[in-house]
Amino acid sequence: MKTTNRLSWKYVRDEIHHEILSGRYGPGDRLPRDADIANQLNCAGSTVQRAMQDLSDIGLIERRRKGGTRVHPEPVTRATLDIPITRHEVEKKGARYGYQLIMQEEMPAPRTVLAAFELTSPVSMLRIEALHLSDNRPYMLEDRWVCLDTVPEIRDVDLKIHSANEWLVLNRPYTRCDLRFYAISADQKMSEMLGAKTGDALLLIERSTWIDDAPITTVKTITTPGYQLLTSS
Amino acid sequence: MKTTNRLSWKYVRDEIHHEILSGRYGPGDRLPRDADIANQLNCAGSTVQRAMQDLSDIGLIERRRKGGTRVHPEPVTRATLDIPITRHEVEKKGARYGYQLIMQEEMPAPRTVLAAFELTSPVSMLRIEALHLSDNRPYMLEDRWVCLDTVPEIRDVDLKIHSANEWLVLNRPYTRCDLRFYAISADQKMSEMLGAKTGDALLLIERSTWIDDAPITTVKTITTPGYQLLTSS
DNA sequence: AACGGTAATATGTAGCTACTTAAAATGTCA
DNA sequence: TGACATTTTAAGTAGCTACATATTACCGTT
Repeated sequence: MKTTNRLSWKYVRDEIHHEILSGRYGPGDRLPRDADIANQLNCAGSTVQRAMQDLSDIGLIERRRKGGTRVHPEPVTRATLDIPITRHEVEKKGARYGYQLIMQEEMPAPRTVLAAFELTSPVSMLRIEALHLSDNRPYMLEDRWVCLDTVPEIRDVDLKIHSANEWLVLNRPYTRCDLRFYAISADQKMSEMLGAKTGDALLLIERSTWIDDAPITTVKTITTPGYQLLTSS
Repeated sequence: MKTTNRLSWKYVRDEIHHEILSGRYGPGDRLPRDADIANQLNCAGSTVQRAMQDLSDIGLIERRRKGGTRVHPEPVTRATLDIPITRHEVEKKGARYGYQLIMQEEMPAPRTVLAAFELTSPVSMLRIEALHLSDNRPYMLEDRWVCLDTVPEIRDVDLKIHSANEWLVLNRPYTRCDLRFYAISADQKMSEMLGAKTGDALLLIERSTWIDDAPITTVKTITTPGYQLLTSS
């Protein structure tokens, strides 16, 4: 009387993963065909397929039609980052969220902004500066450009009340998002705004979003000293 | 005479994605059951399942048994980062990679390191400082601790020749990896090593890896001024 | 109204088949 | 030998069925 002998694809995945961990297969080595593994583990080919897909997503293996499956020759550390809406981030820490619009002005986009969007011809954009607060203390400084061709409705939003960050994420889902992270020294204006000292090292998150090739917005998020970005889970 | 009328799961995924993009379903809204969508689009339920799974992985929707599918109420920007082996990173830029061991010493792990591994009892670790070079110029400073209980073989590796970064990634696959990113101001020692000015803002990448709850290594990667970390594709 | 057990239900998983597609291997001809 | 067409192969996709599992919803009892 056999109980469920079915193997979950996660089990199969971990089995193969362990084979790689154990050194049985090293970087660049070719793994057996799906069918053979299925046979050996006595499970369906589709189960192996699912397991392999997952390992491939993680970046551990490479799969090519006809070429078979092999351990990734140049292992990478692949991580997933979740960047929430700033208000949610603050509230999750149990603090009270606050928001201040600093300035808002319609003007032609400077070259650096056009470059971020891979554009060549000049376009008119809405420039927004705003400060996010946590328990009345500065938390993040936001330096944003919104493409008015793509998002003309932003003109009708009262940005003194609604943060552009939140309005855009809720109302303008994107199909492409580029992120970059780097460090800068706080200049005098930043340090005043953020309550930091001039020269403090700040983590900066730059994010540009598109919807089907049409630029939506690009933001420089300037964090307060000591801010850390963590991988999810 | 109909050609292939089969819908790919990616098509179905994009179809649903567009429904959300269009505002037809907003954050928190419930989507129709898989079966209904399958019916409406005239495809198999398994195709819808695959499409939905993908949207769920992206973080766009939430799925619960019996509860159904709904648009994620707190949208997040989910991004994937690939952190390659430093040598590969340098060589991909067309530069010549170099490596210098600065120091290597066996010693009890300090409290900060134990904390990174969520350990309480003291353990002996190998501390390594090394410099990665790109075309003979400093590229990254590496400050690493390796758990000798988990990886005793590291004692037999000649770290003057082989970078611990590369040896570990190739020989010690991990099952868990925590990352954190933040900015620091270069102190005098760092700036000397990296050829930077004291006080320069530097991006720091901290990475800790485990294999099945056993700590492997934790490393602080201190980058040179201007270094940027980008999302993959 | 509160509690607890049961039924209903939507998603999740495994297995099978048939077919498609990309790419490697092989063969053919100049 | 090299260029090009053909075959072969291994992964990828779509569809189906059957069943598992997690929750919600419902109903009856106290």
